[in-house]
Amino acid sequence: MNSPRGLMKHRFPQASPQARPRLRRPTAHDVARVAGLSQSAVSRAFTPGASISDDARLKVLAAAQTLGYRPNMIARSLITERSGTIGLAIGYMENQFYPAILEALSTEFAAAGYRLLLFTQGPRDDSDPLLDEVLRHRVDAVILASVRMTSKFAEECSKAQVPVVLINRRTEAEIASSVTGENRIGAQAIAAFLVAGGHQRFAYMAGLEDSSTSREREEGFSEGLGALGQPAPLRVVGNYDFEAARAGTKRLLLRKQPPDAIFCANDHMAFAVIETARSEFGLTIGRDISVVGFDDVALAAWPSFMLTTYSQPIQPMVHRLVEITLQHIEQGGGDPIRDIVPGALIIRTSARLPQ
Amino acid sequence: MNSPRGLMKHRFPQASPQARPRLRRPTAHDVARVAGLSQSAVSRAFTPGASISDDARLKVLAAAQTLGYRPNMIARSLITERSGTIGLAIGYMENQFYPAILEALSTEFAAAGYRLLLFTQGPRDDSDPLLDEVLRHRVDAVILASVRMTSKFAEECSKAQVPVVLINRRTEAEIASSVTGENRIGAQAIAAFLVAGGHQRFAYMAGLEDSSTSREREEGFSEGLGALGQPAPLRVVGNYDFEAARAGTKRLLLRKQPPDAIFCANDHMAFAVIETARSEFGLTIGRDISVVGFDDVALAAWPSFMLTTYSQPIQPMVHRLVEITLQHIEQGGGDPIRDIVPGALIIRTSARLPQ
DNA sequence: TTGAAAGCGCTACCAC
DNA sequence: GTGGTAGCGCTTTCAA
Repeated sequence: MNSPRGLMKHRFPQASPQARPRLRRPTAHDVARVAGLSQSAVSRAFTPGASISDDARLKVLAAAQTLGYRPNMIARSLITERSGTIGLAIGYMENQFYPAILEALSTEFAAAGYRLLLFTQGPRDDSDPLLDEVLRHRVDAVILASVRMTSKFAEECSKAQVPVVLINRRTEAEIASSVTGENRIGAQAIAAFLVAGGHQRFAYMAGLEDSSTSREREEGFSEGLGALGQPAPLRVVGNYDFEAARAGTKRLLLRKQPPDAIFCANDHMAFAVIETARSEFGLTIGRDISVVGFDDVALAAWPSFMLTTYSQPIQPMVHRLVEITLQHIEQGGGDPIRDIVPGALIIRTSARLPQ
Repeated sequence: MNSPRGLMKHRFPQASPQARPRLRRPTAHDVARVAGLSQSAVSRAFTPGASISDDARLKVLAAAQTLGYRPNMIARSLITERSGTIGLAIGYMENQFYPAILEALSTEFAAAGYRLLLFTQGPRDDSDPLLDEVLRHRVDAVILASVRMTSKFAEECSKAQVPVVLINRRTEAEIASSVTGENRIGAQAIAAFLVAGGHQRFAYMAGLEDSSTSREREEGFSEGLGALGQPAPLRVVGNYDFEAARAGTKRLLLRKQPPDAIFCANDHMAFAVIETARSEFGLTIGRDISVVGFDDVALAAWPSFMLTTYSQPIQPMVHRLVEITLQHIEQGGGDPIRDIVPGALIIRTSARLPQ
C-alpha cells in the first residue's frame, strides 16, 4: 500500500526547471527593511489590536504597498492555531435550497473573518478521506449542510476536537449542534391545512430514509392527520432526488385510489410531483390534486408552480448557525446546541384552499 | 484608520480561561516517540514518494492511528509554498448553472488533490478586500466563475503571481486564461434556427453590459440574423437577473409590435421570460412566442419549460479548466490559454420549429 | 534507509 | 511603543 489510508494519491508538482523565474514573494522582513523598522513592527501593523504608533503603521503600510506584500496566513495560522477557515460539506446542489445556504454561509462567515473550505461528497460513500483532508487543513470548525453519514462525520470531528454544526439535519444522539427548521410543527400545520381543504386521501413523499429531517416531517404529518381523525398517509420514497420523486409520483397516481393530496419532504421533490402530475397525467395542480412542499425556495414562487409550502428562512437559520459556530470556536467546544428556527406556512395555489 | 485597507475587521478570539482543557493535538514528534523512530520518519511515512521502509511506515501509521495524528497541512504548506487550495469566486447562485459548476469544480479539484476556498461577492463592489483575503491564504490558483470586475481581479492575481482562470467569461485583453462555451457560434445557430422557424421580429435579452459572454452572444445573434437578411434584433437588458428579466419582458411585450422570438443571454433569464409571457400575457410558449436560452441547465428540460437552448456542457468545461489550472500551477505561470468548449443546439418546444 | 539540524514566515513574549 | 528572540509543525538538506 503506497498510499496510507488512501489519502495521499496526489503529489504536488515540482516547479519545472524552465519555469518562469518567479520572484520570491515579499516577507515581513522585506517590508521591515524598506520601512526602516523591525519585522515585529510589520507584524503589529497588520494586527488590529496591536500597540503601534500611527507613524510606524503608516510607514509599514506604505512599504507593504510598494512591495506588494501580503501577510502570509499560513505562517500566522501555524502559530495562532487558527486557520480562519471553516470546512463546509455540502451536496444536492440541484436543490435550490443548498446553493442559497452556501451563499448565505459564505457571506456571514466572511463578515466574521472566516472563509469556507469546501468539500462535496462524491457518489461513493467514502466519507473518510474527504473529511480527513479537510481536518488536515486545520479548519476551525466544520459545517455539515447535506451529506450522507452525518453522524459518522460528526463523530470524527469531535474526536478531532473540531466543532461541528449541522444545518437542516441533526444527529440521533445529542452529540452535535444543529440548526433546523420547524419540521414537526410545519408538517402538522400542513396536515391541518390539507384536512381543512377537504382532502380525503393523503400521501407523504419521504426524502432519504436515514434523514432526521424527513423522519420528523413524516411524524409531524402523521400526527397532524391522526389528531384530526385521518388515517396514516400513503407513503413513497423520493430520496430527495428529482427522478426518484418522479417515479414515486407515478406509482402514487397509478393506484386505483390515487391520493388527492401529496406532501413532499422538500420543495425539490414537490416540483417533480407537479411536473409529473401535470405532464404525464394531465392533472391541474391545486384542483385535481394538491401538492405541498417544504423549504420555500425561490422556484416555489414562480407562476408555473405557486407551491404551497412551509418556509425555512435561510437568513435567520444561517445567522444562528454562524453564532453557534463562533461560540463553539471561542469556547473550544462546549455543549451541543440544537436550535429550531421558526418558519411559516406559505399558502399559494398548488393545494386546494379550505372552504 | 485602525484597520489598514479595511481588511482587519476581525480579531480571532482568545480561548477563554474557563474553556474546556483542550488537549494539545498530537504532532509528528509525538508519533515519532510512540513509534520509536525519528520525526523525519513520520514525515516520510506521510509523503508518497519518500524513501522509507515498509516496516517503518507501518510503525508510524500505527502510532498515528492510536494517537489520532493528522499531518498539519498548515505547517507543510509553510515550507512547500503550496497550500493545496484553490480560491473560487462565485456568485449568482440562483442561476442553476453556477451551483452545477461549483459541484463539478469541487469534485474535479478534489481528485487532483486540491480543495476550494470559497469567496462570494457581496452586493457591494468592494472586490479588493475579498480577493486580498483569499490571496493571503496563499491559494495556489484562483478561479473566477462569476464576478463583477473580472479584469480587475485577474490583474490583481497576476500581480500577486497567482494563476487565474476564468470560466464562462473572459477578459478583454488576453491577460488571463479562460474556458468558455461557443458563444458566437451558438448564438448564430440560434439565429438561423429562429429564422428557419419563420419568425419575423427578433429580440435579444442581454445579461450584464460588461459581460464578455453576453456581448459575444449578442454579436453572434446579430451576425446570424444579418447574414440571413434580417434586421438587428430589439434589445433589452436583463442583467442576468430574474426580476430584471421579468421587467424587460414586459417592456418587450407591451410594444405595439412585440417580438415573436426572444433570445436570452442565458437560461435563467429565459425562464423569467417564459413565466412572464405565460402568466401575465396569457401567451403559449412555442406558439404565440418563441423563447430561447443559453446553458442548458437542468431546469430547461422540465416539462413546464422545455426550453430550446444552446448547451454549455459542464463536465467538459470544468475538466478543461482544471487541466489548464494545474498546468499553470506546475509551470508557475505561462501564457494565457483561452479555450472554447463545444456545445450544441438543444431543440425543445419553447421555440417554434422550422416548417 | 535513517536521524539531526536548519529553516519556512509569522506571532508572542520579553526586555528596553 | 519598540526590537530581539524563541518557537509553531512540518519538509528538506546532509551525514551517517
